[in-house]
Amino acid sequence: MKSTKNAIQTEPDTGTKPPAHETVYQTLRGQILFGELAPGQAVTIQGLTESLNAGMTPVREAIRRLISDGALVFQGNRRVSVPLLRSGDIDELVYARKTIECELTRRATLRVTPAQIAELERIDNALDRAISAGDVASYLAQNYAFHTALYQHADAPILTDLADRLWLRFGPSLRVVCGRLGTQSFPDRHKDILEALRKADPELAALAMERDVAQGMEQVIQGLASGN
Amino acid sequence: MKSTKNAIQTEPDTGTKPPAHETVYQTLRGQILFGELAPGQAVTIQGLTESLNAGMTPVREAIRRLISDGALVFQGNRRVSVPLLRSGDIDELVYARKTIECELTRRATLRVTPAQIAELERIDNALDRAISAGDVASYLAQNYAFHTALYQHADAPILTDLADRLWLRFGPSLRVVCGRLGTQSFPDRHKDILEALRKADPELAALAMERDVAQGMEQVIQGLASGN
DNA sequence: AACTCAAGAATATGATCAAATTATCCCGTG
DNA sequence: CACGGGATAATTTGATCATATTCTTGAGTT
Repeated sequence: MKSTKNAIQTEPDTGTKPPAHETVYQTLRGQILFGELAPGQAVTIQGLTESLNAGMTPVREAIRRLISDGALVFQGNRRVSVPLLRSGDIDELVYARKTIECELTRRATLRVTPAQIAELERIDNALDRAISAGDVASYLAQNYAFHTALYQHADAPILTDLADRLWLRFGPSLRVVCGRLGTQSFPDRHKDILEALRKADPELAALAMERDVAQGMEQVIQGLASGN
Repeated sequence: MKSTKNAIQTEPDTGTKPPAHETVYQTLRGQILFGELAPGQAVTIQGLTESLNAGMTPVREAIRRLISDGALVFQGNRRVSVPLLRSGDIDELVYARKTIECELTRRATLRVTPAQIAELERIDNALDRAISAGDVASYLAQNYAFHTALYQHADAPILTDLADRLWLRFGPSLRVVCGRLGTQSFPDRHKDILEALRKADPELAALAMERDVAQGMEQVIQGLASGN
């Protein structure tokens, strides 16, 4: 099985070393997804070469990919920064997430194995512990891991790629919202998804996913409204 | 170090200066969209530096962006090539195109002005002439121009970005299909879209767009089936 | 058939050039 | 005399190029 784009987390037995620009890309991508880079914050090439101990060319290529992903924006002049969401952007994201991620959920429901469902349950349990502990960073990581793992089973690389793009768009803002509101206001809708997976009911799973997406985006809307 | 006192030359004046990597990106993007680069064809950095008369670094950055766009694929080793579609990919593209582009059509219907509708009619007339003349290159360009111009009026940058990505995926294959089947098998569904725009009926426009998308993708399916 | 070596292409580094933002200073005005 | 605005200089940063290094690949040999 070849990794098409993301996911370098392979076993060290392969012996192949990852290229420098790939590691830089993954590192920056994680920092943006987990909100370590705040929206509106400017990113400089030379600053990244020092903080990541990498050369200039790998950093440049990683930034180009992230701009194409929508995770960074080109500020007219030659400056790049993390974008901040507007209310109109959120409307688009809600529609796109519902259509894309619900379809991924339907497809995954038809293909997922009991062992894979058990793995999803493990991730969801870790997510519950993160919520109870109020660990925002762990909550974001486990929530992303749950959705990503589910979509991997859909066997739909193009739709999965689109979903990854959408997560990169609202990831930084989600981090800001969690920093303001904490994790207690995030009830876990994944239990309904897991139940639908066990029943192998695609439409039920898609409906649960739609509620999960709607709820998550509603949190972002309220958080940004209270922030601005 | 030149110590030129009192030398104020603020008129080197070669006009505006677009960055080289941006120019290379747009050029390559057009070549892929219009099918000048065939699916499966290998793309080398050094070949592009000569054919485009550009440096190595701009070419590298442009290729990174196009890989992130899905317009190019990384062949595992260090080779890059134009991807070829599989039947499973087409299923995903059909779903994504219908949901994304129909929503863009709905939004555009609510915002488009009569002058903009007239511009769309002008593009569609050029498309009709291309079909009558059997001009494949012009047909592809005008068809892309029609959809792009319509989506620009939707005022939805994120959804438009997703749609652009999808077009980059099936653009090369569409060129191959047209080369095999010609343009006579492409009846023009844009007339229904334009009529719905004039009526300012979003659902009617979305329905017409869905038929246009379904018809176009069906052509790709049949063309690829006859080719493989 | 397997191994070795050579050629070519991609990756990565550093240096150099150009542009923009920032800071500073001078001049004008209230 | 103090304050503000505008222009200029300086620093910082991005863009590009030339070059060295590494990896893949293919041919040739044992």
